[in-house]
Amino acid sequence: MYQTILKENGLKATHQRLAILSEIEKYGHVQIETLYESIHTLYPTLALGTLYRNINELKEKNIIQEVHVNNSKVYYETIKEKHHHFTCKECGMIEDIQLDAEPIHSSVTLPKGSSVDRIDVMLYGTCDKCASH
Amino acid sequence: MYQTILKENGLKATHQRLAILSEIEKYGHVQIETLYESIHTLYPTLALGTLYRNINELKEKNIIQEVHVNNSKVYYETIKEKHHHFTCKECGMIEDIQLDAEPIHSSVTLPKGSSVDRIDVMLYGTCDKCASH
DNA sequence: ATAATTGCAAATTTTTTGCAGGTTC
DNA sequence: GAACCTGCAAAAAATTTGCAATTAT
Repeated sequence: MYQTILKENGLKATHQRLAILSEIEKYGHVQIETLYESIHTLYPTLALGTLYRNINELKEKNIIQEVHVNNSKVYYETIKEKHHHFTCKECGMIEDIQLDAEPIHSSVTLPKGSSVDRIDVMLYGTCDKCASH
Repeated sequence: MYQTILKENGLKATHQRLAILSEIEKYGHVQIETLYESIHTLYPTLALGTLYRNINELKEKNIIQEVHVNNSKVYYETIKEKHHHFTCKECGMIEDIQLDAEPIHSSVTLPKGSSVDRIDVMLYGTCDKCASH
């Protein structure tokens, strides 16, 4: 329930914020432009400035996060259970992937003294649809 | 030799391009602003527009690539042997890491019909210096 | 010689900000 | 009612573009 999450983070549960979060959720992974167009249909008065301000706040509070694919495209997703990503080089589709990164954690050699507490894996390839085009 | 790499990709080996590449190489991972300031000292006439145009061309030709860390910072690096990255959450330092992603490749379950041909791993943690601050 | 590239300036796009009025708790 | 948020408009920052002059091959 986003209402709760927002309050827990000291943010007021405004219509705009709830709309932003539920749209991001709906898309799964979405770029800011698409997000703006989409929310604008629901809330024609939503200002782009408000969207940017909220995206930044929600990032700071770790309610959403960025996903970067392929040299420069930035998507947003809500933060949920830990997962990784698969993206199709043809169509750009992004999908959440469940995988165990522990083998990497335990086998990697780091500079002495450093420690790792999070691993993000990005898989690039071709999706079903594009493979069979 | 960048002279050769550029020509192989149908690009002329201008002073500007060679300077851009050797500066990126020097830094390892660098943001466009730092890169501009740094090259500008060597070539005071280098136009920012030229830098952007070249960054884009070099990306298209796969001579350089972007590295994204921590919600929104973009760095550039030259493309060399396959590697992964470690970044320190405290100081933002980025380091190339050698690791074997094959265990992931062979254990991950993808949607039927999709295939993976590249895996990028990003490790987040704390570096030596910051750990012992 | 010629085709590509640069610098410069202007245009465009993206993101941030100030503030008065409105909303949430 | 107080603190927080929003919309709007303006400002700032980042990126792209057109073109005449220059440079690489």
